[in-house]
Amino acid sequence: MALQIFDSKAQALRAFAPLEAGRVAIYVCGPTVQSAPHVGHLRSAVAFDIIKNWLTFGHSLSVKFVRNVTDIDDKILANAKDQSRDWLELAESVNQEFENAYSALGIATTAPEIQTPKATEFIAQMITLIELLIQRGHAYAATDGSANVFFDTASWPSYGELTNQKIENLEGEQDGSHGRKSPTDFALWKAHKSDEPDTASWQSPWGAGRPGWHIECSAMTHALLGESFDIHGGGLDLRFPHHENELAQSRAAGFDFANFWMHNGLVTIAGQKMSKSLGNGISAESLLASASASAVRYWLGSAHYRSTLDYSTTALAEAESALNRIKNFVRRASDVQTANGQTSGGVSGDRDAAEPTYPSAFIDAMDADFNVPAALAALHDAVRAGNSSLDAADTAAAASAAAQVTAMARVLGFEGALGDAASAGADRADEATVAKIDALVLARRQARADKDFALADSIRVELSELGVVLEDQADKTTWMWSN
RNA sequence: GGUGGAGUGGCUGAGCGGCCCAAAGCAGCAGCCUGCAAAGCUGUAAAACCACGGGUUCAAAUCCCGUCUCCACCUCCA
Repeated sequence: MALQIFDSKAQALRAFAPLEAGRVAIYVCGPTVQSAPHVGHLRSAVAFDIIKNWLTFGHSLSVKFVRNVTDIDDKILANAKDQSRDWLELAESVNQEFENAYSALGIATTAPEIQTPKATEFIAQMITLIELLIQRGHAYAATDGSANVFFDTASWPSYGELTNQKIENLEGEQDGSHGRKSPTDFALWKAHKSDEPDTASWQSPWGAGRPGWHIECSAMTHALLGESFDIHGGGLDLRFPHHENELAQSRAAGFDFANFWMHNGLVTIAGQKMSKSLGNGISAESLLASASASAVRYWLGSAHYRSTLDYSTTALAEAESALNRIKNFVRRASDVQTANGQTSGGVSGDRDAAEPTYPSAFIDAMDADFNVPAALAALHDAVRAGNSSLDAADTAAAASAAAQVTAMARVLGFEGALGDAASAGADRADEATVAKIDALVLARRQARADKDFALADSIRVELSELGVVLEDQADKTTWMWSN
């Protein structure tokens, strides 16, 4: 089955074919680094990370992935002013928080195929693009003599094509014209304001100022991916006006622009969108403090990327339990292999081994517009089958199931958690503690052999207080950390 | 007012004309395992009249019409 992707411009599923055979170029709108990352940012980043993984691993495409960082914007300047900080320093520090959150979740930010350009690095390209738009009759310098430059929506008949809006139904900018000809015209270049720092101002043919929000993406896609590229992604809330305006600008400049548009659904809390005004936002920091990173990743994938995802502590706990089931299987399979004298690396994915095979149900699910919940079902099916194989002492079948599970987990991005599980408890504590635990486990084993169950139970309690959980098996006892 | 999305078991959440008397997970139940637990595993077991009312069809959770409820966007937003 071929890969189908829901193109939100066409509002339909379309068969995906790269513009250039074997390669795929993706541009995703990243954050405006104005304040700390929240769960919504993470959802978007994880969704597109999984998409990237499937194109890479599942379709063997060479992926070029760009996720921009908006580091100059009204909010950044306003927040910096409120906090009496330098805006560049604020942007840099918030960006660092984003990168920390991304790396905690296993979202690559530095891999060779990934680029994370900043808006301020592309001012020159934006100016060139604005000049081109003026030349082509789709943009104009402000009518009030300021350095503002606007996109002329009236000059672009297909304006509104992305979100199916008729221009007469749009309200447009109501807070004064600033030299606009029409309320729906949007800023390409914003004149420098006297109360804004000089460092937030660049010279341009129209006077000192800074870029409007939308132009950066048009300029960066052009500079990094060319006049046309395969997929443009971002959060659903960016469809209008941001993506609509990007599309208008880029097309009006003569570029084909994105072949597919993909929008991820928003995260709600108790059914409501999280927002600063409601004060119900969940920061990345508190999210990652409340559950393991891999559980967060599992949870973020537990609803289809286009569906609304509702946050709750129960949902995270469920994700943790579900993930544990997967981890336990991989660990059991690994234990059996190790016991059989095989290399323990065999189960958890030998990189030199042949390309992993995915169950057909997993492939079908991922090819159906990246249906991760259905893909997780396929993964759990493999876990159940693998467990049955272990119970039946069919180690070959179990190893094969474990390899498949690991391969699927790699696509979904929580493969790391499986490795941890396979290596039991080490590296969470110093060697002395581990040695002590091992000694206690052995002592309890001896006590049980001696039928001194009172002693055995007291040792179990002692270990429990150290945060250690025991698992008695027929011929041995293994231990792991209790969470 | 305009544009789009959603309502599926106790919970999360797929499915979007026949393979659906509806996947998977969580919770629960039963069994296995165990000195007892915990953890783990298994399940020919149990649990959903797929918001409501009509209609189309040989066949509807899935298509059409109407109704109700909820959410998002309409120039700050992932």
